[in-house]
Amino acid sequence: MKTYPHPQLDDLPLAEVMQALADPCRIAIVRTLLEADGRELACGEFDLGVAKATCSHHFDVLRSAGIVASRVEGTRCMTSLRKDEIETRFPGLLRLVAGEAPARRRRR
Amino acid sequence: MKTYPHPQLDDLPLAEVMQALADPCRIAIVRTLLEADGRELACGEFDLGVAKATCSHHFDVLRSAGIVASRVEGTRCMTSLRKDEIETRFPGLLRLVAGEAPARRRRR
DNA sequence: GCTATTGTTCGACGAAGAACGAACAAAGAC
DNA sequence: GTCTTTGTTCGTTCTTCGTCGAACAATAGC
Repeated sequence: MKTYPHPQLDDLPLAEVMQALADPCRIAIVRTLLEADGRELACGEFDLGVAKATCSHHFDVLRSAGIVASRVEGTRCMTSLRKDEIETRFPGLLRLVAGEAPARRRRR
Repeated sequence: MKTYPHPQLDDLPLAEVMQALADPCRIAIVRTLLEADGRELACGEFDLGVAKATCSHHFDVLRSAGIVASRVEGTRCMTSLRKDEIETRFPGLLRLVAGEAPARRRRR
């Protein structure tokens, strides 16, 4: 059965984590996981509006940056937030992601 | 005399700030400014190991992301951290940048 | 066995980004 | 005035990134 690699957070450079969170799609994933409050979610449960392959890519980036953890369960890929580890290595980071001002006019 | 545009932090999307900090060179700039503790620094005072043009580009990115402010003084460009504003809009962000774990301990 | 479901991997594409040298601009120093 | 200093702008090159469709793999259910 397939497993995913998950890096240790200790050696992880800040720049890589920032890079991982520098995309609206991936921020949305982390927010959804924060709202899930510890529960695992399957990839399909995120409503991202992108193709499957793209979705898979974003989860890969988040995993490589140590932000989420995934495991296979049946035909699904259950993903959870590495909340405590992130809080230890990058205190305040998740609050930052959670706490953005509510949706207002967005420009690009 | 030339001036630089500086965005308001209120409307600034988190992704843009993350993107701006997703580069080792720019993280180094912010760290240097944090150590300068409020003092303005000229571009040339940062030792980044890149060409002038590249340096100018990085400052531009940080300005556009609302992280630093610059003004011209004589032939130099004095840059400072928008510390309080950042702390209000993105609480904890600067601590995150400042607080990365020091260079890895060697173990025998 | 066969089919449906769920993700992954591959290859491609265009857009964005980092880097550089060269030319330029503005102010100081002389 | 000329020269120096400091940084910006332009044009180019190369790399990385986000996106997609198509093909594939693994499991579940029949």
